[in-house]
Amino acid sequence: MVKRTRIKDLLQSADFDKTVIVKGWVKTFRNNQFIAINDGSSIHNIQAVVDFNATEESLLKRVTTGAAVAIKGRLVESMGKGQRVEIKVDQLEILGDSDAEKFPLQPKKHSLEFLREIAHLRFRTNTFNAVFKVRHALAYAIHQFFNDRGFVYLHTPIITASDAEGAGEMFRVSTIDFDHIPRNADGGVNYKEDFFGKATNLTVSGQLEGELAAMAFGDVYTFGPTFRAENSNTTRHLAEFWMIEPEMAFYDLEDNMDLAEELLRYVIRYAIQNCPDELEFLKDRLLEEEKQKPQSERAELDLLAKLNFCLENDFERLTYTEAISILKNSKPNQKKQFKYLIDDWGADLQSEHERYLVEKHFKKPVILTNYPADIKAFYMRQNEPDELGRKTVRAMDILFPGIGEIIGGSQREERLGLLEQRMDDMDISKEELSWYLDTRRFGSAPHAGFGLGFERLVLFVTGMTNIRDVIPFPRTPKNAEF
RNA sequence: UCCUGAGUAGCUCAGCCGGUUAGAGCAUCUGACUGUUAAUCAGAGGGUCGCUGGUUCGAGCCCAGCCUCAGGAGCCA
Repeated sequence: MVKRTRIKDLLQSADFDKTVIVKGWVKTFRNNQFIAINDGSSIHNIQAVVDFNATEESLLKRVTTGAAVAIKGRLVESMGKGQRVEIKVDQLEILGDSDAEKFPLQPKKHSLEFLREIAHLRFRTNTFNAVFKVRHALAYAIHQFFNDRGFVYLHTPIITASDAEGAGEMFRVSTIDFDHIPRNADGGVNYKEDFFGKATNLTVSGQLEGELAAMAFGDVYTFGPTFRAENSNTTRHLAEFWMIEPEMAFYDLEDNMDLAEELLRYVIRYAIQNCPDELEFLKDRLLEEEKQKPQSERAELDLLAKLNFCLENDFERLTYTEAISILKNSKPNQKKQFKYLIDDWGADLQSEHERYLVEKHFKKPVILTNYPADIKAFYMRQNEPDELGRKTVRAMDILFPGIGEIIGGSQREERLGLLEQRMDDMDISKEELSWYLDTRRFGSAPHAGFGLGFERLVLFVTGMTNIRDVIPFPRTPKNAEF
């Protein structure tokens, strides 16, 4: 009895004249005799050669793009030029027909926009085969990285009652019947009637829970879905995305940056080593795409060169204050080419400024630290005011070319009094976050952590340009198909 | 949410100054060929021009509103 062999293994095999079985989907059927078959194990197809004189014509007619087939035959050296091995077909079976007039994927180029509309079928294209293989490799590498370093993988809740995280608009979770909303005496919604007896939402971050666990395990990380109900329509935002959030006791900001940089290098290296065919394909795809653009807008490095560059060069670390001074003296600022001109310390950096620093000035990933306290979250550790009395916090953002912010993190404020003061200033309820403050009440310790946007990482490594193309089923405003 | 652009055949697009029966390439189908590599050659079928309303003798084209998509901005990861 012959068992099915994966195409990936057959393509490397030299077991000529051996009888094999392949099962997969037809990519093209050329010349009435050459079937290109893909089974997902490799980005490459295997060619099966049919003797059309000895095969029922009605059967050959069913060999259409997208059809699932099972083929039994002999592995032989190919007589043609395009491939090393191929299969001489002895038996051809159609497992599942695919009406060529209706199947949307044709043996031709499709736009990414069109493929997004048929996300249930786009897995079958080379591009998405490669993208989601790389996505898998990156996810695996992340777990391996943390596991090797003794981190505990922590599952933080997806449904949360706290809305004080301040990370963005939240999706409400409720079983209330919208046609019969229970009301309070004052006319508001009576959430006591709701499933959890209080208002609940989908999480925007597992960080606060992560901190609780870090105060026991030392080093933990989360890796799960996160939800933001922002009406963001960009190539970098999703309403549902995956985030990695490590949290480490006894780490300061330097340790935090070191870990983040090490993590990024580790997973990029893992992808290069484990997805060579996929990255090669994606590199070529990107070169092809960039041909549409004027020379001046094309990337200086191809995809693989860019990834290797990240492995070989330290990220540029500088403070917000230093960044402001670079930007202030930059050409686009002096020539008033920025939409938002830099004149004073304290303003948040716009994406045009971040892009200038990363893509024009340093030409490498940049870590910005010590942002003004006013523009950052309440839990970030406060620095001593500088000589000018300016208040900063120990925040760090890692900025990548083409992506912008890929990581945001900080050393956390472990001093109870200062933390409470800041919550009061920012009007954040201490009662609601009393459980969080307990970490500072009982054995508080310096600690730090960061959040890595998984899809942004996949964007960077695959060279794709729209975040909707690196998650299988993107959720964005006005779109929750499939 | 704001700014800009787009929506015409299954896909990618063209369609002149508003004028008769709406075009191409690819895909599909039919036939030919048979060691092809997005095969090739010949032929055929395929359209609610995003939706609604308006202007006009006449609208794919002009105007208004809406919907959707894309790029950029904001927000962020």
